[in-house]
Amino acid sequence: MSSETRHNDSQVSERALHFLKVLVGRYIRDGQPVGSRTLAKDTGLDLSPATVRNVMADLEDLGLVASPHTSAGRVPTAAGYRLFVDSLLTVRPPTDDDIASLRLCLESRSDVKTLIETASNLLSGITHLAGVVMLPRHERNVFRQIELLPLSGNRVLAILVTSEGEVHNRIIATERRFSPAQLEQATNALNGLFSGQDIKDVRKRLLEDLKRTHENMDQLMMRAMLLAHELVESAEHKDDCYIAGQTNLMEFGELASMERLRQLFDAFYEKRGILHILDRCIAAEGVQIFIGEESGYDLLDDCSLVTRAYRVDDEVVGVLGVIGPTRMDYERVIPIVDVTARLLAAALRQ
Amino acid sequence: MSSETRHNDSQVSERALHFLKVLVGRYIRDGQPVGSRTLAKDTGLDLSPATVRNVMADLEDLGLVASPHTSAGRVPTAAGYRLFVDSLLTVRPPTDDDIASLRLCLESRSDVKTLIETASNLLSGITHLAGVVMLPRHERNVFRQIELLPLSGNRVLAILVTSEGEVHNRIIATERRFSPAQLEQATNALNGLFSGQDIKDVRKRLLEDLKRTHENMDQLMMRAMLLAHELVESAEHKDDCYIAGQTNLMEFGELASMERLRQLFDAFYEKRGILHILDRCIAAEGVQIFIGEESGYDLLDDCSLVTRAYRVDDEVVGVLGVIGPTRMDYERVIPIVDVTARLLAAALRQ
DNA sequence: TGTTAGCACTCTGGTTCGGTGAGTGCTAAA
DNA sequence: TTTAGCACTCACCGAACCAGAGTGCTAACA
Repeated sequence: MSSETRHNDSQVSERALHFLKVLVGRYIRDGQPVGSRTLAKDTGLDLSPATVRNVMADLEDLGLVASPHTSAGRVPTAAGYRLFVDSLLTVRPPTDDDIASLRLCLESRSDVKTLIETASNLLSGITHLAGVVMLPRHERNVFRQIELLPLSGNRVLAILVTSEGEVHNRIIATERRFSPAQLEQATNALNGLFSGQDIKDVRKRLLEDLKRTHENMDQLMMRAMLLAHELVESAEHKDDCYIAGQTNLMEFGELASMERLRQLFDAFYEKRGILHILDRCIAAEGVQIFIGEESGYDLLDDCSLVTRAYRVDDEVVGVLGVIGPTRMDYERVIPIVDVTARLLAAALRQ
Repeated sequence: MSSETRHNDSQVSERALHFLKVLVGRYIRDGQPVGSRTLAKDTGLDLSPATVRNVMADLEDLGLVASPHTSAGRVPTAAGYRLFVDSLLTVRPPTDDDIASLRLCLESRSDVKTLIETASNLLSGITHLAGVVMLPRHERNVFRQIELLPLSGNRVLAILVTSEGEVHNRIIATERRFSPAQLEQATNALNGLFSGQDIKDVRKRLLEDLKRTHENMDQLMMRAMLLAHELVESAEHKDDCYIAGQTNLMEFGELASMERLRQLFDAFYEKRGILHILDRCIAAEGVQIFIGEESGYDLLDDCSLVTRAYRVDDEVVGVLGVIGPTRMDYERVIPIVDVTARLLAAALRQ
């Protein structure tokens, strides 16, 4: 890594890096290509525009900046942002107001769903970007109790409660009708067998049992186990996330074409692609940043993601973050995502 | 009402009405003001543009059409659409394909939530507008069983199951810790008291009991009843709806300004306003149409709603429909909304 | 050798201008 | 009552144009 830095140093002078930093900051601020004159003023060093132009030419050769057309200023490229984010930026801690509202909204002991929604709304509200929070996923999730209740028709309502107080339920149509007594019997059997065990193990055992004792099990028990299996599956990968403030992205000129917005909103609606990216962050420590195409999701090509995993006692994990244009205020957004993740984790912990 | 019709007849000639119908149809088709020449051709009657112009002047005086500027054609006003919808349109039944996909997707016996989502997606997919489905609301909703489970900390998980197989659950922090045995006792007591009763009655009785026997009830029972009350409340007004295909509205030129879209999408996000409109349709028979400002919701001023209540055995009711620009293809959309409501009801009934 | 001034050049964005086409209202004739 | 004719009005389009911002290059300078 130090060789990497040296490599950079040899290619890009200290001064050029400083220019890049100022340029990125400026471009993030007002969204327009930055010309040599403006930059010359902004750097603080007393240099002429011509000198700046020379430096810019170098940076352009390195692929760190580009100009939209001949006589516009320069804008950072994805690589430029990357360098900026990796080694140039000086984060700006959230204002007291921001911290205060985060604390206030996330302190109260609400249920998980509300907390998730609040966090997402806070993220989008404070950053003026789109906020996204993935539902917490239990690493160790314990089967607590199952309940099978008869409904009208040949339908059965199955309810599964895990140790963390999550409730999963599903209605399933069975081939034949079971009496309440039969269902109660099955319920008791299942609870006796699995209560207190890890969900993953339960699933495994259910599958094995189903295969092995295929014939010599009475039909009810068989059916009940299938039911249980379905439920346990749904409890395991509860793939969902909550996105807020999509419309904030309409403010940004670079995304403001109808087609582009449509793609973007469709991506938000069909959350899978985004979930997939978030999934990759779940194991990472600290704030993760995907700039432009780095996310690997073409619909987010001119967007950046700033994410952070949150963890509760190493048992529950999730990811949250924001989505915005590549031109986002990283120095401000990063610490906000960071602290939101911490506070959400704390709120979930209690 | 017949006087209303006569009134109309006396003011607007049969021919003028026909012109209006053709004009509306044409404008709906390609979204541009219709001129006298085009209209003259389209009506079928062999008339000159000049004649048409005279008629249009009459229609304009009546406030049924307007021209965006001096030398554009005419477009229907809200009143024009209203007249069209009330007495001019000839509905076009859905294509076999549409019916087929509706049948296919709504036939399968899935759970309620999936059905709702499917219906909404179908509506938006087929009409190319935004689809909206309100969650079914049980008119008669019977308390079936409640379950109170201890969690870590002083928290209790309360689960309420209604006769229809709906599961409501909530985690509540209590002041002091209750043992599993205590909770089980409370559970049994509550179930004994309320099982099989209508939710509304349960709520009433809970409130009364809480007030009356305020002192001489042990703290646990008191707390449990409060819990139950909260749950029952949430079971009662489960105000939510599912909206799909918002982005379809971006295709329509008349809504395609950034501000306008932003308002619209924010309205979709913050569903309350829309729910409020849907609520008003819940008692109505058949398809209901709100044109432009008729909805009373300013954010939907240049939009129309086509809705229809669906009913299951007079016990469950909900509303579904589509939202689109006032310039929507009513003749096609109305029967689609109609049949979707019927099919959804049928799917929920089983 | 790095920096600067000067200059020619390029490209965008806004403005102006005239022409065209679609459409209107009005009047007078059929 | 309908129609033809006519003058008029706009929106839209493309051309021309200018101003402004910014560049690259070259040559001079410290």
